[in-house]
Amino acid sequence: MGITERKQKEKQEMRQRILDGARKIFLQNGYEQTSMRNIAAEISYSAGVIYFHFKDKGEIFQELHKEGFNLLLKQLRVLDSVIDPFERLKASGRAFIQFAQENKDYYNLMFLVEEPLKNSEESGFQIAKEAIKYLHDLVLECQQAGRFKDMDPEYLTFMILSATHGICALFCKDRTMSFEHKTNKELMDNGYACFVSLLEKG
Amino acid sequence: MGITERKQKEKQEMRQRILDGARKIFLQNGYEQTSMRNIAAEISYSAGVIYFHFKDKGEIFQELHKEGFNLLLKQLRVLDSVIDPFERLKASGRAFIQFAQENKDYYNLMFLVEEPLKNSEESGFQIAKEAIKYLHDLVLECQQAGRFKDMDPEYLTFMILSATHGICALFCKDRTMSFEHKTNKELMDNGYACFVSLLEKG
DNA sequence: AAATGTATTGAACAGTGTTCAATAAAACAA
DNA sequence: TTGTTTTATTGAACACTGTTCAATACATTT
Repeated sequence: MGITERKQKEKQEMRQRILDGARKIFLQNGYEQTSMRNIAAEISYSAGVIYFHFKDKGEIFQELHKEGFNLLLKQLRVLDSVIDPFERLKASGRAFIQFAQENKDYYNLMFLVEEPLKNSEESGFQIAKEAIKYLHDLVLECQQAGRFKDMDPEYLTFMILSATHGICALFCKDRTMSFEHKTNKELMDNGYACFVSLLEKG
Repeated sequence: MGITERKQKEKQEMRQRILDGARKIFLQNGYEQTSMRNIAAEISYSAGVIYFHFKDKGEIFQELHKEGFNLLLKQLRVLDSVIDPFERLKASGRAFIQFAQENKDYYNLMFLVEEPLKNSEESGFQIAKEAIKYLHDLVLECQQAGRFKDMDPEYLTFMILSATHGICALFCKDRTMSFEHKTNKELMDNGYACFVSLLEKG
């Protein structure tokens, strides 16, 4: 079965080619401003063929959504070497914010676009749950180490994510100009440091 | 000049009529899913006439954006009667979150849509700055009352807004389902309470 | 060489924001 | 009352969007 095998590989390659084109345009112009014809032109195919390989624009979105989470999780896993859970928690937040700074459009795709979550309970949703679990486990470890006593770990996890996400969301949707600051990076980093100093007292 | 006066009033009324139709559809279907033809149909006019009264879709957006901030500021001003600044700060956050819960689509317009901020330095941007100033002054008052010693008020303001906004942003973009909770309201309220308990230690 | 299945195209559909000539309506001038 | 100018409104058109689908080209199997 050498031929059907190659066929499958070619099909997979075409899927990847579309995804590569889509990623480029998506991350250049944002989700809404990217058209199927743009993607098709980028890879020098007709627009119609995309629908042979993907159900619709939403499925391409989901794929890149997943990609983004894998990239984020990869960057977070580097911190596994940090032994103290609270130190790892603090560093994870910094890494999270850095991810948003360096991958603004991935971040938009992952956390700020409406689209995807109608057909939830799916794989593209599963990876997000995995990322939350990462944070949740970290919080539990901190509590086992004596931190955050008498706090509900579920709500605490949600709150920590919210605070960090809030910083990134204001940045990604250009809502930082009401603050007097030199650079966005400075505002975000110092804002997060401010949050960390609160955490340290808890 | 009775006639030109009435004319002006009629023009203003037409502007308002368009705005009312736009608000209804915007807050029903969201910004991107609302078309000029939808708005026109809602008020039983042709689509073209909107462009006689508004530059483009973005200007309508800006108007509703401003409306949203006025509504928010009105709800916040109720808390002026709370004397203790820290209590007022905590209540402001609760009011902010409640506003997001009850006006999800206004909130989206105000904090989560790309559109408007290209032509910044304008009135639609000014009102946002006013809201930030409200929070900033509150933070300064807290510091004068002995709270948040040795913290930069600028970054602290940004952080508090971020944390609160993060809660609302996750809610408004339907990113709460990774958490095990009964209702969104419960998750948000308890998440915010969690943040407040941190603030109290600072 | 013929038949089958798979991949690709390009036209078409119904929708979008926006523009603009034509027109209707109202206000002003004679 | 006429005619003229301003102002408001329409509806057609343009270039775009996501998506579907008959026609077609290609590769593989018979």
